[in-house]
Amino acid sequence: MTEQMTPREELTLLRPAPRRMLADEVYEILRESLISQRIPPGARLNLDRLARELHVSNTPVRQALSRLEADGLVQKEPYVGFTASPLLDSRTIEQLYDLRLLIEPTNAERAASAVAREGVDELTAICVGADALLAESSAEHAEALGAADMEFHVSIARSAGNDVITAHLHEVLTQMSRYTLYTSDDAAHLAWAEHRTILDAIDASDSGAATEAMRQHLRRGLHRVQDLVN
Amino acid sequence: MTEQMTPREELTLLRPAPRRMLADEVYEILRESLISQRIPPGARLNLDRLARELHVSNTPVRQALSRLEADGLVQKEPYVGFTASPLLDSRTIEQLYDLRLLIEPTNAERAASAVAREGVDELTAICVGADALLAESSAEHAEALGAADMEFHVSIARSAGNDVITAHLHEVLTQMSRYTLYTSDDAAHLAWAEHRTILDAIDASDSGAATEAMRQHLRRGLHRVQDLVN
DNA sequence: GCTGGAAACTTCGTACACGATTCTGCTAGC
DNA sequence: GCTAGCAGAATCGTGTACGAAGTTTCCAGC
Repeated sequence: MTEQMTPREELTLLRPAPRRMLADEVYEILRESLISQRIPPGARLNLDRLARELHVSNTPVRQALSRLEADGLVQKEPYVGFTASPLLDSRTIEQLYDLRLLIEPTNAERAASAVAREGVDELTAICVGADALLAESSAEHAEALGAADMEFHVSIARSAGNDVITAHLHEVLTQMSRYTLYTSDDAAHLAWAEHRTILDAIDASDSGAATEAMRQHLRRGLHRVQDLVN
Repeated sequence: MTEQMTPREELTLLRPAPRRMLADEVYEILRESLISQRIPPGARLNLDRLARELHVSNTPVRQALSRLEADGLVQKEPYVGFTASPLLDSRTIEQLYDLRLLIEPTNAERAASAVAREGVDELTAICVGADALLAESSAEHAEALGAADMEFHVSIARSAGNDVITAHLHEVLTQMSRYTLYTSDDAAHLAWAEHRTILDAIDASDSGAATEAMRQHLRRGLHRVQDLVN
């Protein structure tokens, strides 16, 4: 094998399978539009219009919408079309937090027990980044803060070492992602203070404290969201 | 509003949205073929050939395969194609059971605490049906027993009253569905005896016993699957 | 004001063109 | 003679365009 290779081959080696299709691009665009509510909940999604606006055919749009349906961000009715999922009702929000309370305290406990240094570094980086955004304006960076929140919790799940749980938590957080709750300045600062508490407990390898900190964070988060909804 | 309505409207009321599309049919067929391993793990799924065999065009097949990818039953590589997901490795199986241990004991506890009669009736019906199959031949009805197993656990989740958790458990069980483990006669009888223990505890509203019975059932189930894999 | 039905619109399915990938077979070099 | 490398062809997935099927809307008629 020669050491010299074409640029194409180099790229192939560097990125094992990130060959993006058109549908992937459409998916990303629509996903962001839905989470940011630039496409409002309940809005009907016309296939042809989306295709025209994005300068593609309807097949990639259909594929993207199917994936978004699996994510729970859009709903489909056969022969009628897709609509942006309505905002979650208070009952569903409770149920989502209920599930999170079953798995995330254990994630925190295991992350605290784990020896991996890199996990703590990643969490620290996320918190530092969020603090920088908070120092400016939580309202302006609501979207970025929401993404950072998701990363924080997913990162803990990764540190806990169970990929299946990580994937399912990712799904749950995706469904909740429109409730960034960082529209309120108070809520944003409170939430990230609680994140810091969790991080400190994990850093100190205090699994008991990590568990309890996560449990409290989730309970308080539920109350914050409920205050917003009602 | 008149009491008289057309047959069409009656049907619409009876079935809220079961307007089946071609893609749904294809999905069902492929899903069953994959779970039963009539399509073996790792097999490449040719789009055109499937379309020809099922007498449809490739669009419905593509849609069905996309949904199956979300279920984890097939994997896709862009510009290459779909392949039936390989059999789960021992580590992933452990992780799946790990997640089940986080949520299912609580499901059993809540189902036992719930007052709903119908939940217990449904569970009883499932167990009676399974016993009938077991009395004949567990090997011959391996597929039906696997489906009944899934229904049993999902039914408990429903009784526990959290739809979000029920949906996620359904996903987890789908991924495990190729490990029906009812190929072994012993394992089948053991598993359904444990199911009966759980049912009895729920029927007696003994939430502590239900929790513990579920926990033991899952631990033993993991060992049975591991014995099969190794 | 209500019912019935037709037109308009949208989605669903088919057929085909394009492009990427993979396989085959040939050639060059050892 | 054998292997590595490369070019061409066949294969298969992706995207486009169009026709078929179903739903919604609107208007005429009662």
